Amino acid sequence: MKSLDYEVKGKDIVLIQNDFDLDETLDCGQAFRWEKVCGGAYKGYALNTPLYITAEGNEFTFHDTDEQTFLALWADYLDLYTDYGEIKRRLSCDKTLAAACSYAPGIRLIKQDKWEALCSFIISQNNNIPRIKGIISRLVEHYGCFPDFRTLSLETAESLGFLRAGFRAKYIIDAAKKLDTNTLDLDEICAMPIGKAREKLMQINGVGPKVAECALLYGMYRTEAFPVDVWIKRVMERYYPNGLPECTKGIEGIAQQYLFHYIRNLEK
DNA sequence: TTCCAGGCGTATC
DNA sequence: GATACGCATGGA
Repeated sequence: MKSLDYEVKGKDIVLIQNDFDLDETLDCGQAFRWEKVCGGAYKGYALNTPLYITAEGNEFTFHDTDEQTFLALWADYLDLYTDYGEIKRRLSCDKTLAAACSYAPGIRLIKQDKWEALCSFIISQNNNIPRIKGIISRLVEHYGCFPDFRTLSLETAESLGFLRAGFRAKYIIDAAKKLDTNTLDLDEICAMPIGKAREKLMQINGVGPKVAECALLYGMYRTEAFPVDVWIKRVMERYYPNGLPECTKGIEGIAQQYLFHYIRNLEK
């Protein structure tokens, strides 16, 4: 576990941090509630806690927060206690991954709230990133916060019409209901062996292998989870027809982050 | 206009 | 178990 190099400056926290880039981490399709504002800064939320963050080189300012919130919430959310330099050195044994890591060396895995991640990736299916962001922004605007599953379990596909989420609305409701009735429990799923956890998540209507994998990786920090979407499918066909290299073992999900960003921008 | 997007459920074989 | 198709919506 890495110690952090930071200091409190009035109402701000100033952090010196390597292997971290705001665009690469907050705008790479893993979290959908961060908005780029002027000067390369970002505004966003971890569940219902807001943050305004600015950067100059490797110096990051967490505005208008306190040390307790920074250490307990933001440092964990941005996975700052993990050494991504070490992770990149390990992944760089493989040629393609070495290229992907140096293409976007400031990617970090965001450790999101379990429910927020599950809900977000249900919405993500057969959808594009700008539109996913739009649906989630209408969701939080409507409720004034990210609604908990109890709140959404009281809705219907029709009453969620304002989301314009299409066929996904009924899936959100099924997830909310299964959690609200305690048919499923995300804390329990989080503690399960990954096979069992996948199986449980896929009991939700609208949650298949890809969404389950995303819920595990982004919401439960299961770094061995490996979501395969259309982009990663292309990566696998082109570079890894015989499967992932050995150096990814246990951190397949983090490798996937670098590869996803790499292939998407390569083809633009 | 048509195609596609961080897929999944269902029908059919 | 594999494969084909429909699904809501909106940007390119």
